[in-house]
Amino acid sequence: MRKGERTKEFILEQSAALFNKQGYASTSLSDIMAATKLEKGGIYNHFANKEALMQEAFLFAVQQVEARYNTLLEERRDSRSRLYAVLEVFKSFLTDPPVRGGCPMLNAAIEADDALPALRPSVRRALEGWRTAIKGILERGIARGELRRDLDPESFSSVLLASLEGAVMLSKMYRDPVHIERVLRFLELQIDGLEVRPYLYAGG
Amino acid sequence: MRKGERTKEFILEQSAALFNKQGYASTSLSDIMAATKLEKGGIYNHFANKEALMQEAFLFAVQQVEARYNTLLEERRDSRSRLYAVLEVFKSFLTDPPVRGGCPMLNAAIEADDALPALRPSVRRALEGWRTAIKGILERGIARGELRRDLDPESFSSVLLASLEGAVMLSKMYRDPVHIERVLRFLELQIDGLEVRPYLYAGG
DNA sequence: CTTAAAAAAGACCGAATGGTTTTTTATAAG
DNA sequence: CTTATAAAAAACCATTCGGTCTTTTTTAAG
Repeated sequence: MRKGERTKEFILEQSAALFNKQGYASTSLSDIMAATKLEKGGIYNHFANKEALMQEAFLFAVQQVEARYNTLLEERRDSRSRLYAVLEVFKSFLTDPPVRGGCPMLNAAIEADDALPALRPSVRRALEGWRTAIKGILERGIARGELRRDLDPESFSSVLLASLEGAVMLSKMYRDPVHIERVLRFLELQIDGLEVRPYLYAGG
Repeated sequence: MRKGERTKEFILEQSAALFNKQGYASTSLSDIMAATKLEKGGIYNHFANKEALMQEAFLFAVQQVEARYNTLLEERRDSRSRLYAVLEVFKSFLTDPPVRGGCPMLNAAIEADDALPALRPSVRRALEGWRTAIKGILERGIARGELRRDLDPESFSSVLLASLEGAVMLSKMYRDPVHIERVLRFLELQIDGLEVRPYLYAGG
């Protein structure tokens, strides 16, 4: 009984990486068989079908990202350093990804909206979770007097999430971290609230 | 001879929309056959194989987006309204898309980086084209004295492109234009350079 | 109207797909 | 050590995939 649970976890681990790298539709059972070194029977013993495996693998991936975030969040109490933790999570998608293949939510979001409608609710829930978390940091920051009152958490959380996801995409495509670094620097300045002009580089 | 060119264009038109909606790998020849109401022979008469069709369809999609941009650009001479034209193009991916299925570059970028390596160079070229265009607007704006000198075109072009692409993704997933509207409003304020504080809502 | 060439249809192919079922092997409790 | 059960393997299935090739139909020039 225990052996089964271990291999199930292993299958999720391997397939989550494959799905995130190659895409869900493009990843075949043969791919997963090769990665896990299991035969088809060994996989279908734990999952009803490919869709169930996709669902669980996506949730597994999201879980890994959240774990990373929670680790980074430790001992960070003031709003700004908490926001920095969010930035670091997204940067880590390129430098030291919790799951290979970039941001699981971004990847799944692109594929899910038309090709994999079954995955859409999960992806949406995951994205909303992140936005809500960011919004919460902003709200509490305002309540604590750490952040400006004229800041709108609802809007700024959208801006933060959007630019981070977009930056991950750019740096991934260019295979050059400079783009996410630029966006991170920009967002840091925004968060700091030190930089008041539209956009300044090199803290000029 | 002329008939063939027309149907080829028609195939590109239909398949570009399919690829953009469902993804390149997930769109089968049967899908394209159904959409074009052509048999396999009628399609392969114009394209060597599926990969060639994908390549040409992607370029076709990018071309449609650029055409939209050029139309919006007409009679816009000052830097700010030119930047607004860029914003409008990305907003149009949701409201009145040049090609169904969202931003062709974003969609292809996610899929191309691991699953479709053959498409990567084209996607990269298309993205770089947009970033270069934005950078050019910024540089000329500075040269003309319309934009601040302490603005860094290299960085801000990355920021603009990233946040726009991310916003398209968010609004597409949520099926709610509010996210891209928030990002657009934010970017407008950044571009205007009227808003000096980190982030203000409702022009407060 | 004829006819050569272009365009499209349609039959065909091997390989790979997701999925099912049966059989074998490994596990762990008694 | 035995044995019921869980786990994995392996054979099997229908379907779909991209692709090829041959045949038919359409086009447009003479």
